[in-house]
Amino acid sequence: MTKRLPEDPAKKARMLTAAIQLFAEQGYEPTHVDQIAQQAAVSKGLVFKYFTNKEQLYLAALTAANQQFMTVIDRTVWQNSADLSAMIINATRYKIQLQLQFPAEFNLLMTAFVHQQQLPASSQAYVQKMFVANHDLTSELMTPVVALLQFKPGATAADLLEVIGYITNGYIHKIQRYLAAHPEITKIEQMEPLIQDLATKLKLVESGFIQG
Amino acid sequence: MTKRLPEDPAKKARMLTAAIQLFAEQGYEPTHVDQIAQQAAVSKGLVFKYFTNKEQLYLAALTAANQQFMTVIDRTVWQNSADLSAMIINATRYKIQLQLQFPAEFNLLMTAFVHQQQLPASSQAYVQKMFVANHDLTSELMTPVVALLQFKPGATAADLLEVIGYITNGYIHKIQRYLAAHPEITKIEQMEPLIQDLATKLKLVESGFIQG
Amino acid sequence: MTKRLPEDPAKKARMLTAAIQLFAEQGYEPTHVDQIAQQAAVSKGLVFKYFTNKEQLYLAALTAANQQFMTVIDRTVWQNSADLSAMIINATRYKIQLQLQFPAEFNLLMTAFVHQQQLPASSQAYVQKMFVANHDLTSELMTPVVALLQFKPGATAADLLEVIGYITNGYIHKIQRYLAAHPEITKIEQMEPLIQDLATKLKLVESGFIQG
Amino acid sequence: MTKRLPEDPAKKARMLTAAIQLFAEQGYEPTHVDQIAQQAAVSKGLVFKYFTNKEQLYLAALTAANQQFMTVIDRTVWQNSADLSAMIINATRYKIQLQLQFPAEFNLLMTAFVHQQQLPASSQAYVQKMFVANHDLTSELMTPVVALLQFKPGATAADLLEVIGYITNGYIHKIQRYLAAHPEITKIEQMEPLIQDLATKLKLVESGFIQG
DNA sequence: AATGAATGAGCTTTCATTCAT
DNA sequence: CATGAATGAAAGCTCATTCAT
Repeated sequence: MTKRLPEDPAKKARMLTAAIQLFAEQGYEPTHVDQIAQQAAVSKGLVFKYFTNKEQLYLAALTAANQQFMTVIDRTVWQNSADLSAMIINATRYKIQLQLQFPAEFNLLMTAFVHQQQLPASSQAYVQKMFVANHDLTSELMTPVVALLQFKPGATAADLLEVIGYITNGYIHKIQRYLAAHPEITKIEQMEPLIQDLATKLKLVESGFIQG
Repeated sequence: MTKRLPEDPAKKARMLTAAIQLFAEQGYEPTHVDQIAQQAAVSKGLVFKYFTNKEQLYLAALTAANQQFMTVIDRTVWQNSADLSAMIINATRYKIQLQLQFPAEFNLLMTAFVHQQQLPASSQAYVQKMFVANHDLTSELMTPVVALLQFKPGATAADLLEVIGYITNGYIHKIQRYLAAHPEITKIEQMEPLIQDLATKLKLVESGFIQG
Repeated sequence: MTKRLPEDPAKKARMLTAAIQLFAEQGYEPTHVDQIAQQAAVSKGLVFKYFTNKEQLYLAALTAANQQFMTVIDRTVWQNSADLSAMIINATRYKIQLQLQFPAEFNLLMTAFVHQQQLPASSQAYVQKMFVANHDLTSELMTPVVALLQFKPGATAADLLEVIGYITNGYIHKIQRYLAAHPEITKIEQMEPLIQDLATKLKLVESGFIQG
Repeated sequence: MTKRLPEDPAKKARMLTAAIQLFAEQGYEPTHVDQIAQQAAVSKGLVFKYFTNKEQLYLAALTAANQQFMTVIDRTVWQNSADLSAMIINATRYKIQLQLQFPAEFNLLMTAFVHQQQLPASSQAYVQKMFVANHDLTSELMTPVVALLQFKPGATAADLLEVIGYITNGYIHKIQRYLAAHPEITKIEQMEPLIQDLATKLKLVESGFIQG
């Protein structure tokens, strides 16, 4: 009944899952196609049949991880927030959720940027494009909320977005390291203190740290 | 009187310089010991005699790059600053200077963090330690200046330092990308606009972006 | 009445045709069973079902090509010739005709001899036998005509046959190269100059090149 | 004392000898670089260091075999012959000598022509050129002797050269097969009957097989 | 009977490491 | 001490062959 398809989606998924995990854990070069095949419980040959070569497999893993987030992503998290702080907190909480849910995908995307230099130029462009698109999406989602703010003279929405970008980016890395060091954490609630800490800091960035 | 060292310091230095440059440019795996030996104008055998294996060589290059900055570093840049903004600007200007002066060392240290995962656990710890030490140094240098500030209730020096850390870190990456894209830039003056932009942003972080 | 054969003759024929063509064009190793199956519009599995393995397929292709000529061959071409020259010309013209009609089969047989060494000893013997049989047939066909000649003292029919064999063999290769280089040639008439040239040469061999 | 050279001529020679022998015996594809390395008593890696890749190794083997004959070749064999028959016999005797002395080189060159189709186009051109050069040399050597002959009307030197070419070529193959089947033959004298047979045939070609 | 997805042995090639000189 | 020729384990990839469907 289950006709064998030219590409078995279950197998392809297993390969991608294995690729995502191993590339994320070990990086591009130290990960061997053999390993991925073994972890996916398929033969080496099949990996090459489905993905042509190691580089394409890496790119496919990256795309799959990205797609994963793109399909899962809940824009309302950004859109239904009362103010900037609430939005960032929602977004961060959401990102942590994703990180808990899809840790390998998350890690792969986080490290992909630096592995670029090890890929052929053509693939680098592809990775680059993906990251730009992601960044654009985030900006697009945040823009309407920031637009409502009353900025001090000399301050602009763009400035604030850039600064917030640096902070959240740094914070996401912090959280990632934290989660890597505490594998027992499985629920978003356990991360609430960190989230609140970020909230406080962002609030202070909005209103200023310094008296007077 | 001085015991003749079995190691030729000039050759060792050349090896490290070559290693720093090539590891920085290409990453760990794609850099071959052959290349390093050739660029250092020594034999491959000598590289292994001095550094045991490729991994140790990488670690030595990292340490050397770090040392380079540690020796060169001018603490007065941090200490002789009137206020926080001035200090950060001075520090950033100084970092850009270093980046222009020692681009390979700078890039190596910037990418080292992500190459960690490709090293054996023992080496990872070493790299980790180096980064922590660096971070601690920066904090130590900044602490006295931040201590003078009058913080709003709920805000702490540690909070501000952390936030500033994220921002400067993000900004350093931005500058690095900028410099990589504009190799014609050789003087710190040409980077002044970016530095001023960072200053503005940090000022706004101190006092707040939002009206009221 | 006629037992239903488990083998579909049409499919088998397609496989053999494809095998003949591809083996002739590319040689044994560079030709993949995949290609043959695809060109024959059957599945790879069927190829193995019908021919056991690649080597047997090659042998079958060879046999089929040989059979092709054996069935088609018109003995009257040899038998109804007035004299030796006429016979050789008739035979050569006939061979060119076959070459134009069945180029793949022709090329396969021409190259088979040298591909022998790449086959297991048992198959080599088979190929060898086929070539000997072919040679014997040619001799057999020529013998009655040569028997009528009046040989000089010291000359024998066998000598002449052998010499003619070398010449026609060399000439067939020449023609094959010529046809490969001129794919626009499709009619025997276009080859007439070469045939006449061969005739002249054979005539000279019979009567001698040298004055006196 | 024996300084290790960047290319050890003894090793290189061993590799080439092994390559020549194995490529000659087995053909291009069925010969594995592993085998050649083993037979040459060097590591696989060294073969690639010296010859870049398998194809280059094949070409090097071919060139070496060709060179072997070119350096060894004794033109006087052709030049100091009283008449055509004597020349051909001398040349053939000489070729058999070479074949006995360098059987692998001889076989490699004999089979190279047909292995062409298995090589990349660029290498095909190289092989082609080598064969043309060889053919040209033979023609050049024979021309002066043939020029002295008195040809019958309708016969030309070129015709005779071509015919002789076919015959000697066919005969060389015959001899090669004979030697392959009789490995106990090591001296040229043992081949004398075949040589005399060829002489007889060529004489008959000159003067004609047929009475009147 | 027919398919073609799946397998894995085996190939070429690379490069960290060794060691004779 | 210094060299770089030599090594061979291990990588990516191919393709004849198998076998579940």
